[in-house]
Amino acid sequence: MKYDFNSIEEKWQKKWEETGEFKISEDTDKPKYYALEMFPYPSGNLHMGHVRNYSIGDVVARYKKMRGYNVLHPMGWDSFGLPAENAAIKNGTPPADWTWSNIDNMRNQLKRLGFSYDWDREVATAKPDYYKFTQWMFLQLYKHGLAYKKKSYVNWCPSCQTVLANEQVVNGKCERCKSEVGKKDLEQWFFKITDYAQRLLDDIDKLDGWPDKVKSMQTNWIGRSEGAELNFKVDGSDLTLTVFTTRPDTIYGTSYMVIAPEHPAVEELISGKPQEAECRKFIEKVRTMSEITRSATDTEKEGVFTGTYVINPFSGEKMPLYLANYVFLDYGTGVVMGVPAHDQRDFDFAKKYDLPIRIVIQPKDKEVNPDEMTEAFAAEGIMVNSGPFDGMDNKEALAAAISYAEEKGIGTRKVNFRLRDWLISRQRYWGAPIPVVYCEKCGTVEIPESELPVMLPENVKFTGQGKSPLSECPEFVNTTCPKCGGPAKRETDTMDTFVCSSWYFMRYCDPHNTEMPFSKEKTDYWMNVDQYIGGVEHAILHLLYARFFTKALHDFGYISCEEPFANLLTQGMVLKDGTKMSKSLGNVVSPEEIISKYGADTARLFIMFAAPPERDLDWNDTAVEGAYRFLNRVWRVIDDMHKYACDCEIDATTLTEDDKKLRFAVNTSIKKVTEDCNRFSFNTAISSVMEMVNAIYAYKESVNADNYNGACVREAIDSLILLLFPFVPHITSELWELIGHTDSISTHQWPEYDEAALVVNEIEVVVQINGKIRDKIVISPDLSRDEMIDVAMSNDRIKKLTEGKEIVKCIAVPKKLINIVVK
RNA sequence: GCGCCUGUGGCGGAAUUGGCAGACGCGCCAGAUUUAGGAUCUGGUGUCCCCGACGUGAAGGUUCAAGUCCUUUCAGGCGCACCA
Repeated sequence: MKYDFNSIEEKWQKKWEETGEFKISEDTDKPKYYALEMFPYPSGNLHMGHVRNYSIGDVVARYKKMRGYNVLHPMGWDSFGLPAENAAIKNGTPPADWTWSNIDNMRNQLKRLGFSYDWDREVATAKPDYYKFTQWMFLQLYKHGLAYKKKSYVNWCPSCQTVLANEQVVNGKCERCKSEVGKKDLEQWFFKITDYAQRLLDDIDKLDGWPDKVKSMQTNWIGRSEGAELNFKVDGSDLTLTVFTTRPDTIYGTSYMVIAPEHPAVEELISGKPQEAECRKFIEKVRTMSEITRSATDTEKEGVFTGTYVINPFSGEKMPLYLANYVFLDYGTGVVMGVPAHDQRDFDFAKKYDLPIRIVIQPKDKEVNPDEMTEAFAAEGIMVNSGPFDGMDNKEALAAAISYAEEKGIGTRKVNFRLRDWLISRQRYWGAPIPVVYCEKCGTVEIPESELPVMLPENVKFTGQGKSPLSECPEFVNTTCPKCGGPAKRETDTMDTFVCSSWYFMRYCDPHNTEMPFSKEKTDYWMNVDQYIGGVEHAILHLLYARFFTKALHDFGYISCEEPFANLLTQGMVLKDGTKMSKSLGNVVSPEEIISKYGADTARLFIMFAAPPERDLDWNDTAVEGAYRFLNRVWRVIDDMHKYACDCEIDATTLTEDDKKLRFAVNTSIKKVTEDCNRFSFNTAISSVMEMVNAIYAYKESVNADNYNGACVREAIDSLILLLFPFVPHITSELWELIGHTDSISTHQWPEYDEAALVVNEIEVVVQINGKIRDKIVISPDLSRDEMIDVAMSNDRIKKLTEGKEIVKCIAVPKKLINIVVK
């Protein structure tokens, strides 16, 4: 019989669907395991990256199930987003129709790959029964003061007439139309993620199962820095300017101050000054400078004197205040103290504008002189020219300066974060509407939970011009105030799709709940996610937002866990010829093509075998053939041998050398595959199964069929099928049935290895002289160190090589080697 | 500039705790089978000056022993970045 993957895969996929093989519910008799892969955006077709992501997840889920876990393994659709609207503008297809048909298509493709999802738990973020609760999430955050509206500079694409998320701005240009993105001042909704900055940072330490790379990326993104805010009085004015600095120890080295040109105090500071015209010209210049050029490190530092002086609160000294392009309003306070001697940027600026360079820290081993400096001295040293701090170590002075400032009321200790609040407003149609109205009498009023969802209207037009389709839909906009019943207008912005994806993993626990997003009982059983798998491109945004949501929902009392994902695996990319697969390069390998040529099992096997999951995988057509060849090899050997299998017990006393060899290979593989699956080393797990198959072939080659040990054959072929099942479920299900089993393989127990089969009475160990291999000897594995050395020393070759030399020492490692050190 | 990751045969990769470098697969070579090709099975396959020496990006070091630990350095990738 030939391996006919087409009919086999069709047969089993149908069967799994009919019998509800993957339906799962809470079961307190078993330990739970929540295996989750990042849900896809329904773009229309699966690509190889999806196949890899979901193959890894499916192996994990199926393996854990065989190990006795109650496994939750769901799938869904991150189905709101801009591409659906773009398709509507281009082809006139309503975003909903486009989305649902893409989902149908991709769901079929996933089924064609045989993934073990509980499809009864499928979620789609664009469905009213889901986005109802996305809106509910907004209301909870709003009620707890974590959602607010404020005016803000946002990315604005002038040709698309919409705001863009940061992630939609690629190198300062709109990802869709490639026009330069500007800034616009707009009223926008924000989530106050900054309230959680410290906890999000602290708890990174608890994420033992996360890659260091992702943890360090999140740490950098949150960007905590410790320092102080110091208040500087403006000379001849009531104004006070506050600076944030991480180096209050260098306060006496300050020789000038810089304020961001867009700082609100600038107007008052420059008006009426002789330098006013020059300042205005400079402000205009900075304003028209693109974001990219302005924030580039190599952009030359430029500034202009404001005509104003500020007073150093420590020394009382008067210092000039400059406007400069290297200070930004959105970090710290937008005002910086210039310490040229100890900060490179300030050094460059001071050199250009001929400002004094004053050294206040001297290195311990040499003397620095301001006239000879070619760069700032930013390292540690001893304080000089610093009033009360002279002679202190600068670290000591840093703490002393803060205490001094707090005592005198001229400053405070301050922790600053790089993390900004999360802008969630989008002037787009295909998203979850923000559930608030604006009433003339009551102001901003939230929609009561009982009235959710705020439905997206369907009778809207997509022109790609003008405002968002929602704001041009009067039936949607005009409503009544839930508080006073008077006329009100709906918020026409929708939520960032990252809001939808910040809680979907909780919805899977209780997907049909109509009252609440999920019950505490269900999330208490399933959460947190034991293994999360997805691309590293989500390392910051999605994973940080999901962590924030989990903490907020925990604080509101809706969920018990504080971290959503216990373990995270970031799988590598699928490459072709060393580069990313892309349409423009024409190097895309379509999953459908591979499946129709070799079947889903081959596609899955190749992907799992070709590289470790976290590393990039270079697609190789001939290696895919190799995977296909291997499955055929497995098929043939089982088809040939299963008739010799017998259900009797293995009788250790009657085993031949060949039987023992076979059993050794089989049990070694069981042990190795188990260990490898536990540490997600799937490529080596498969290679171990390959070795096992080679051993079965060797047995077949050297033993006459009449002399096969039926019990050993049974052990070998059963184990082989079971070990391969998580990787290639179709062929193994078919083989399992073919060899006469009637139970379902997917709930069958994972094989256990027999310790007795791994016992050997002879092993080969290496004999080294001065660390170089000189011979190999066969000994009993039980020999002690001394006995091993005795055997080695009596070896002829070793005797000859050590003759006449002084033996310094002998090291023996049981079961491994002997090293004789000679002089 | 700061942080993180990766460098091993012709190729993908293995070596989990410092203990035989190159498992397994691809490719290649040979044999068997076959009219032939394909498929299949078996064997071989790091390099060289081939009974020996060399060999894990490079250079040092620790150790009886280093792909693995330490120091310096080079190359590639990713993230953040005039962050005060």
